Amino acid sequence: MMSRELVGQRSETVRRANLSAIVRELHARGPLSRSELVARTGLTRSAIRGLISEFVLADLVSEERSDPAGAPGRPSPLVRPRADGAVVLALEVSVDSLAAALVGLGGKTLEHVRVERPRGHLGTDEIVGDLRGLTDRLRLLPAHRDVLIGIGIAIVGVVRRSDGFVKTAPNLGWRDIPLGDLVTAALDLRVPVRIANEADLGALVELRRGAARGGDDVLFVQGEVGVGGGIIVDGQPLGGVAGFAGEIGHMPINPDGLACRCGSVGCLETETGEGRLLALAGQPPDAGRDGVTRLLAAASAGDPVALAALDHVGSWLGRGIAGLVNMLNPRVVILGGLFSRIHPFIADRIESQLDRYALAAPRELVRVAPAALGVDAPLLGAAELAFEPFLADPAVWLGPREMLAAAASA
Amino acid sequence: MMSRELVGQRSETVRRANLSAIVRELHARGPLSRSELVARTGLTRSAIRGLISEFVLADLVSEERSDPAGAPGRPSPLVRPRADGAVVLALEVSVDSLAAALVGLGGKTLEHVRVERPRGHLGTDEIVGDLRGLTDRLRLLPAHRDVLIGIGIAIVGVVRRSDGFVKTAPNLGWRDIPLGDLVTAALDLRVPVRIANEADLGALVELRRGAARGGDDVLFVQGEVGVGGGIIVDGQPLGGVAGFAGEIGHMPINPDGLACRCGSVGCLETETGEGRLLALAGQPPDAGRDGVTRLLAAASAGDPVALAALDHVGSWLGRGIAGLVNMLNPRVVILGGLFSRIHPFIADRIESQLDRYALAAPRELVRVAPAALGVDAPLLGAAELAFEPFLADPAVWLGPREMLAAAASA
DNA sequence: ACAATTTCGTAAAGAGGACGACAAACCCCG
DNA sequence: CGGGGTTTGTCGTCCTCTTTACGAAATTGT
Repeated sequence: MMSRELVGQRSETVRRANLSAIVRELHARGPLSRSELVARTGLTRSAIRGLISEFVLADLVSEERSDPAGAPGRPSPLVRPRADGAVVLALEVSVDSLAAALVGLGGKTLEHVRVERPRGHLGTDEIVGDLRGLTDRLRLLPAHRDVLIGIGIAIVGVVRRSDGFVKTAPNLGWRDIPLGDLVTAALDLRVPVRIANEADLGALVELRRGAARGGDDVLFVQGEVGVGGGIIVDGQPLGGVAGFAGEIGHMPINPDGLACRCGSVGCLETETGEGRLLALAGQPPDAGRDGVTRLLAAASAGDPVALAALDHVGSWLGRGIAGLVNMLNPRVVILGGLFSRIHPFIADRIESQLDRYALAAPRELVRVAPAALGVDAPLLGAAELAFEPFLADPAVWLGPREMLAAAASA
Repeated sequence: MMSRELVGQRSETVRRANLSAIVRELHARGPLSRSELVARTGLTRSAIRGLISEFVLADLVSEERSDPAGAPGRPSPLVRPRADGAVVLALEVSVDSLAAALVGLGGKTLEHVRVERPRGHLGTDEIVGDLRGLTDRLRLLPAHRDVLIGIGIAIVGVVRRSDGFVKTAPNLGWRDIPLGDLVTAALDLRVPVRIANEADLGALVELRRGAARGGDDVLFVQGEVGVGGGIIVDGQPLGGVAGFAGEIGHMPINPDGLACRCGSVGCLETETGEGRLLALAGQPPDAGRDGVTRLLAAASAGDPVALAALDHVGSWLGRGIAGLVNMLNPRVVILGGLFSRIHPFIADRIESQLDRYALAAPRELVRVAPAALGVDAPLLGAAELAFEPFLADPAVWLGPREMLAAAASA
């Protein structure tokens, strides 16, 4: 708004882009030999050498002799991203739990804590305090503190991407909360904080390290109390004009459906959310995670009521996904959260609904799979989110340390 | 599949990117002074000078003394994209008509022909022959032929983006047609051919030159016999894994709805397509464009049946758009084709449906507007599509002419 | 065990391209 | 008509990758 994006490039831009390409490959794929990096980037050996040596100097990667595994010729040293060379703090505010993790470059989880939390509305002070408590329980060594490059937060709610402003979080009873600022103040860690919706982050990490690995177009459908979605197009998360995109739970799908808490009627969420599933199975809608566990046990035992409830959810979910497949033409649809748990019972139903309601062309190309990273997907996605600025321009972190503070304030 | 994308950059990449940035600005905004280009790109005067002079040498732009209009200081020469320096051939295969145009750099339409065509299924030979006839009717001067850099085609159907393969075109009765190859063979113009869906191209041109100008996130909703959609995210058309994305017409929206020709039930198209509108107004569903004209006349005269029919379409369309707004968080929704014609009668209805069914956060940010470029939007979008490779890497066209042939075959 | 082959790392020279500083050109204003 | 301000043109400098040549380290063959 205030200033048009400057698109001009200079020699330095090239270096930055190449550094970024290298560290992205290492972060995503793990250790690679120098010659593999040459092949992957298309740069020459000389160029790779110079760029790698800069990372080595900054203690971000280490080089070691690779296993001389049968191949002729001089072996290429293995370049390994150092998990203790750059770390991020990942936080998650979910429906049933809070979590924190320390994740190193390359994606290794160094520390991990998750605690249950009671459902229902909680004040921001309380949540932020709990997050601080969780963070304190991580063994945050001074060495880690020195190389902390960012904080990522996954939250059940609608988040403005630019500044981490939480527009609404119905499960928490929040509206218009500047969560980024609150967390920054509470944690006293002078690094950038980035916040996004749980489903968006689930999509991100499933793309990078999970069931959608290697693909570029992913739809992540997260079921909890609500139903959320994360959309990735050409490898980039779809944010929309303010980062609100992905709210597939409130796609109108059944005009004769029930009233939704969003004010609308017959949303996908009212037909497929946890509350509806439990109610159809004859349980109280707020029976929560344990209720679902009981329902799954009943279904496994062949209980017709439970199976019918699952079938209802699978049918409507399949129908909703069919519309999304027509619209977005994804390579893979990933079911997370609740939908991941009930996947064995609804998989066939979803496939048959796709056959029926989706157009042939996109339908042939799409695959439906449960989340590979389970409940931690959003948390790990928050870590990826926090790494993103570093991966996009590692040059900032290679220079003198003062630049980090400058980047934090920007 | 066969080769991983090579991400390494070199000095030459910088030049290419900068040339691209300059020609993009000129194509999108028209003539700009050199100093404006300096401001827009962030490059230095020296760099701009060198890059511009290359374009001048290739006759792609001309420099002229600018009007000394009040500003102090030495006047900056005006850099004008030359409409006769690079041209594209745009073709359109629509429901009711065929069209061809010759469009020059900067977006100026040099030649333009549109002919009605009878609805119904037509063989590919016939359509391709007609396109050739239309092209012949354009005054394609030898000078134009020499600077022709591409052909773009807009078609009512589902198109694989990579190679212009038409998967299905229900209005034409086509399945699996290699239209790109057919047109290349028929026209004997040795330039690349790119093909896309009408709505996608409508979205593209409305973004660049129409009602969505300046925005980055656009949803184009095209109504004809069918209902199509074009989605633009962060300035880039959303294609999905094979370019099939955008088929919003077959989003399931009413489980109690009518059977759709796609095999599904209760698609958005069955509630809002031209056939349904006409049927509700008591006309034969195939009354076509003229039928709509009569309907609009009746509605203007206050005919309650016509108004009710429009209200039905507006209601369902608004409901469908609400879901899309939740999901995509666009800045602007543009109504094209049929929906553009009936916009005055359904605008209020759509707004009220958005208030009711869309989430507050994205709803506040979105604006609904009729297409500014009318029926020619897809045709002009096809021109933009054809320009795209040139805009992305103009360096290819600055070198010796042989490179063009190489690019065509690649 | 030793040479041939293959693959890789290192270093110096070369090339592409933008930046920066200077002087000249040009316009407005008083 | 002259001063101030802005822009252009030119040339030298800097940055970064590529090219080329050579030495090092491993496998294969005899």
